[in-house]
Amino acid sequence: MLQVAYIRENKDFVIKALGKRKFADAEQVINQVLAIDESRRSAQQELDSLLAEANHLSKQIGGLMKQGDVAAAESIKAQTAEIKLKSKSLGDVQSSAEEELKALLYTIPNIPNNNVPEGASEDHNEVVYEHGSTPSLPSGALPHWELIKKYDIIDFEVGVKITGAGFPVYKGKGARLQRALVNFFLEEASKAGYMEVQPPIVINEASGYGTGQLPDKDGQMYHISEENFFLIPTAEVPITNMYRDVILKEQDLPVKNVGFTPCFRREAGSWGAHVRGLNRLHQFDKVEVVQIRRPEESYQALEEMCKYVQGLLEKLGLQYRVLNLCAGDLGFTSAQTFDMEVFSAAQGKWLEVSSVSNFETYQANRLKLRYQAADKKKQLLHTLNGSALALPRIVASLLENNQTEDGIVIPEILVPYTGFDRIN
RNA sequence: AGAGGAGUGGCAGAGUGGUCGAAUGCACUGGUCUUGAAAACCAGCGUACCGCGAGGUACCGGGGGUUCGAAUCCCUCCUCCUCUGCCA
Repeated sequence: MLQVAYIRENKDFVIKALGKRKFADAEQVINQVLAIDESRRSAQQELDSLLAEANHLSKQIGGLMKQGDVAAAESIKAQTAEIKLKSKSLGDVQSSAEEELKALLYTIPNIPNNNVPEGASEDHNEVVYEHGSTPSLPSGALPHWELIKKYDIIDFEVGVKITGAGFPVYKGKGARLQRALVNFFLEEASKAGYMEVQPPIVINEASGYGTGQLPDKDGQMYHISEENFFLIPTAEVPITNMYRDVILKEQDLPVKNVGFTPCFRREAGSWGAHVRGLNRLHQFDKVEVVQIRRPEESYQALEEMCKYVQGLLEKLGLQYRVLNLCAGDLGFTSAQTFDMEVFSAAQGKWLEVSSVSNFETYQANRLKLRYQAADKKKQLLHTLNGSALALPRIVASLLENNQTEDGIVIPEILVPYTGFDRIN
């Protein structure tokens, strides 16, 4: 979340920046934040001096008791009653103001970076790079949801039986292709200097707040009510939360982690006629890269991560484009995001396969993730992450783009991982 | 899951109601000494909030309570250790 001190000092800028991302009532909310902050601070000042007085009197009582002057001690004790009463109610005022402030700050999204294009919706995202050309498909080319039936490699119906819609079963070469891709992505990430981690895929509430899924996306995560746990929507959550309440040392930086996890999303309300096959699932696999950087180098890291993801797509021989998301389409916690979209030839549409974001200090502030600079000052770090990559849509586009009359050709780079070069 | 024990600063570890934000040791930082290093010695060394500042407040696993006053007493939750049970 945004820092109150920052809002206080840059009020007009913050309002303008939130307006850019079409955050409703930015001015009113910010004014409310500042008003609550003001009352919180004055309550604290009053409370602090009251407590100082009470502490002082208590020490006097202690001294008198030691000397055995009970009468004098009792008379001072009488004075403390009123102070106690006052400080109790003032403490309530202060802590409720603090809670109110926090609750309000939780509803305010991050400020978009300067280079984020204006725009209200995904229609205004800027295509900043395109690579590759559309493959020429054989006549009678099929979309992936037909191909998976034809080759019997992914079964949606049996998934429906086991769980419900959006939980497919990968079978035979379908399962092996997926595993191969995961291994390929993890190997590549290791080579690029990311340390592999295997985090829990179930998280507690504090972790949900730490990276900003809560309270913003409450209804989007599967909830385990018994324990008040959530299934992760992305490995970003457990991996980034490893660094909650951590003060890193200069030599620990930069942090570069990679993790493979299944991801779970309820996708409440986002199902439509255009969503078919692997395009949108409740459970899918994803390899995620996370970086923690010094503020001054985070945008360089963002670029590096984008290049890394692009490299993966190129190695797989996929046609893709890079979008600089406009302010209105930016995720709640992000300061800037680049989406990578792969062209799915048989569907004739672009599929988002990666989203690479810089959260600046937005998550770090919630996480209390800081580092100690050379000058001894503690400073919030910048967190970044990106999909590298999300599996189902990669599978979908590989199936569609590489279909031939003799089956689906596996990209050469994957063959050592799959152990076969064709699905037929 | 049941029984017992324990959670204190980067680490180790003292502290069971009063000047304790917390002894001591190690680690770390600066200095003296030294050709240099080590050793020794001296000094410093938690976090957050409020305040222009002086300074104040809070924090001894989390939350709540008793008390004029809580690291210390009570309740509750969490975590770890030991034993028993169960289980991939």
